[in-house]
Amino acid sequence: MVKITDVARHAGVSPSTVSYALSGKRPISQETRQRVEASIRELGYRPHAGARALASSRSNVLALVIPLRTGIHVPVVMQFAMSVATTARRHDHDVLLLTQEEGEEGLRRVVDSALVDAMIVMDVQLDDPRLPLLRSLDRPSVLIGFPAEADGLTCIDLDFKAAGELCVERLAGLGHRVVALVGSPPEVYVRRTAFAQRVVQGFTAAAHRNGLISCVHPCEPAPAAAAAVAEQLLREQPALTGVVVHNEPLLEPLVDAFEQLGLRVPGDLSVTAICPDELAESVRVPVTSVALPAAELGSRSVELLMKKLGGKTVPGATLLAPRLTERASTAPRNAP
Amino acid sequence: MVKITDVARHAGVSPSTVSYALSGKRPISQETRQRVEASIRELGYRPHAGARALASSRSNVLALVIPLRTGIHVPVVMQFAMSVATTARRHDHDVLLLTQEEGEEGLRRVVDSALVDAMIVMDVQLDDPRLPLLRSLDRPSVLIGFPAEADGLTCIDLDFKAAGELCVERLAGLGHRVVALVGSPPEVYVRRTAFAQRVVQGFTAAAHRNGLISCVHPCEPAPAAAAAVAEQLLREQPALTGVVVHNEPLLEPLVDAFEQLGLRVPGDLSVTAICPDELAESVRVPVTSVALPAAELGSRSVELLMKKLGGKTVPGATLLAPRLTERASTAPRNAP
DNA sequence: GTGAAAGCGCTAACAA
DNA sequence: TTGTTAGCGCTTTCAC
Repeated sequence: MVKITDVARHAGVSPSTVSYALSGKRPISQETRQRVEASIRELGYRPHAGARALASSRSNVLALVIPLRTGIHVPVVMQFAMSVATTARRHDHDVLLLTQEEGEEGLRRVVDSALVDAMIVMDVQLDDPRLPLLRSLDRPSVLIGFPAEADGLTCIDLDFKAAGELCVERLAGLGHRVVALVGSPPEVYVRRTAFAQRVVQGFTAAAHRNGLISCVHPCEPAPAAAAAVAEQLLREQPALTGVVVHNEPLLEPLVDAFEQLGLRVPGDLSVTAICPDELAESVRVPVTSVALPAAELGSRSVELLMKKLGGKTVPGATLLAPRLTERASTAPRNAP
Repeated sequence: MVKITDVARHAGVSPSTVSYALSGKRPISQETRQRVEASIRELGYRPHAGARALASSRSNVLALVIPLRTGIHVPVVMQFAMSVATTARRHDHDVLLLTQEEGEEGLRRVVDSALVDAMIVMDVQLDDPRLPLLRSLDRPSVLIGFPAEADGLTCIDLDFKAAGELCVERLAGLGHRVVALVGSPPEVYVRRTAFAQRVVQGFTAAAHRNGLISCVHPCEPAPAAAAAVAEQLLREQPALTGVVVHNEPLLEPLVDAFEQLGLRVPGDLSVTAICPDELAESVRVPVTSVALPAAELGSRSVELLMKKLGGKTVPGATLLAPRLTERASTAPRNAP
């Protein structure tokens, strides 16, 4: 194994100079730096991660806590993880995979053993049991999602309120006057996460602002429920021409259900959704949607963490602006 | 931070005794061990990972190289990764996430810097560029999939040949006499991975053994191709009553296509597939299938790696026996 | 701008 | 069965 003393000898400098040349923590003359760099390359030197961590109390590793719960859209998690890994590498860090299952104990373990410098926690719940721990730990963390009480924490997520608004604005802009939100399952609104309520707020506010008639239907995520919801919606609001879907498993069956009730999408009914792009694209009638920006969430999380590790302060809350992609499921309202 | 000397003082023993009590690498008297354990608990001691790695040249971290390529079924990768992480923890190891993108350089980096002790490489190609490196590295690795030349490597995968056979045996057992394999896209057979060919071998051998009439159709993965294939199959083999599908994106559209050609599944046509269970279950007519045992592959990989790290020798090739799950898409052949 | 040297916290000889 | 101690390879004061 090549070590720093080997490089130092080869370059005719002291080990500390090699170290400083690598870290840039003190000025090195142009000439010395080049000799050192040449020696490093020539000898194929790679600093020993453990030794470095021991001496510097920095491991250059981030923990990423990944959810296992059902109801999570797997490709989104994957995309997020990949983005975190890629971005971390750009900042000279690696990523340690932690399962949700390991819980608070797992977080404490990797922090106390100095395995990681910081952590990213996905799938944060309203009353997440890990919150007190994360607050008390002396290592920085970033949460994906917003708990009920976010004081002293750094959180990031899609701006779901703005996403709900954006969907409605788009429908209103196309001339639709009666719109409905098919939302997440009822239990989501009660416990767990806040994003579902935020969508409702945005949807309702924007409908109001635009003078639309609107209604909200929380809905079980079972595809079987789709036909019932579609039928109920049309019964209650025969003039309905715009629908916002915030319920992944329901999207495809719902579009089918409307068509089977004799409504063309987008001819008679325009549909927008808040869901992963790939889902929106995979429906038979590709759906105009606000994307869940998994990759951006990933890279932004890492960047927040890097700032915190660098001693900078960062905003406690970061909301990503929604981005709507036009697809085949929306059209101007038919002339009456 | 609590360190080993703190624990030693508190327990009235030497640091080495604490270390040995933790590692079990030399006998400790019952009484001493209990005092040490009590002190550890009381002080909340956690060994410093870096210090440990430095002194023992073992990081207790495994690298997991995850593919990014399209055409990979994401939930399977995720399931595999989770299984690796969970199993690794049972062996007191952690998992470092590496993207395919990092390539050989990434593998070399984490090994040379002693960040990881061993690695698991997913999505291995027939002529994978990483093979020479993996062979030359002095750290053990396990590959998921079989390259063309596996000498000196440890590989594990589903036994795709047996999977092909199993599907045919099942159809034959139900009385079907004319069967077809709808396989992976042509290019898969040419380059990349070996599993597609293995399925064909198993399929053909079993058909032969059972005296069945059989044919093989490699097929583009585009759903649009489904109708064409279905139509062609029925034209060439009007007596066809059994189909094996080894092509994830085609499964659902193919079943649809057959039904639109007037064939009931399983009334007129029995369908089996080799694909992730969740895909098989999600089709309108749930499909009898041989599962891709992602979780088992994950845990078995880790166990192989642990054996290798322990100095034991392991088989170069491990083939997991296929497991067929009966679902709604298969039935006895209609009386003629 | 550079060097010398004292640790970082742990493991594993070696010694008893 | 237990203790003493010399490193593991690096970073970072302190000194020049």
